[in-house]
Amino acid sequence: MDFFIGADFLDLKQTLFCGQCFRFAETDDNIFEGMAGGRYVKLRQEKNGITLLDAEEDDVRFWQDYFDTELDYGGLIKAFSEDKTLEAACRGRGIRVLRQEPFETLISFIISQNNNIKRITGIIQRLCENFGDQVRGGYSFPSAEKLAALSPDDLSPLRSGFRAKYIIDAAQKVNSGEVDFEKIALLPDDEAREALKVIKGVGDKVADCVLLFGLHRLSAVPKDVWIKRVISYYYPDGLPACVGEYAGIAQQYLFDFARTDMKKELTAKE
DNA sequence: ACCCAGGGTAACT
DNA sequence: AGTTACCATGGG
Repeated sequence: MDFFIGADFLDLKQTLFCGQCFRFAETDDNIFEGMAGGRYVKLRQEKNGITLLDAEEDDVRFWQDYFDTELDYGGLIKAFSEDKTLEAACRGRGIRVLRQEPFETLISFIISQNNNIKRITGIIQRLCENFGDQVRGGYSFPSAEKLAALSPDDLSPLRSGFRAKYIIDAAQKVNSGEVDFEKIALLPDDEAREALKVIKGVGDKVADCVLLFGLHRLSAVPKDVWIKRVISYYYPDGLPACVGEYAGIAQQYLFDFARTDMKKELTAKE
């Protein structure tokens, strides 16, 4: 069966390929296939939402949640647009901050360090093929328990380089409970960030990615090279007040804006 | 051959 | 507290 999910400001291509998740592919015009939460999905972009193709009834709630359909992005974009730069960044864009699994997000952004989106996607694909479970449509993301039993050498098929030891350390600390996402979710931003940084290879930026993309902490702003460029160029005194509690969402629009529309300007002489 | 990629660590001032 | 070489790998 097909199921329609209504949602404004949801552009699948932008949302799935803007560097917040790494497990989707465009397999035909306006058709996207991918995995999240151990589930395979095939999606079609619609005018005011998306259609789940050949799906089950109980998939609907999962994907509604995944695409954060409860949150009023139109209202947010309207508020952001009080600022001229953000108005330009939001124009024509429909990026939603997905509700991803914390562990998958943690490992994915450990892999992201000093790396590019294309290769990140490949490493994660090999991670799932080698250590995840085969399900309809692909492979699930491996559990912390599964990865915690491995050594960095066991990850050599991934060709993840120096990050292999970080992946294992993260899996072991999550598996042992030393890093507990449910507890971290209750902490204020700075304490939550520090709690994640006990993992080798996790610094401020990766921690903020876990908070924003994995725990839906919309106030978290990962400071990658592009956002640093945007801030120094447009906002030397910080993001404008109109972002409110949603600086993380504004950040995601600015990130895509910087990379796709402002690359020349922002990388000129730095 | 060189530079960069959704950074972090360790070893320096 | 603030800088800097180095970290594996692959693509431009």
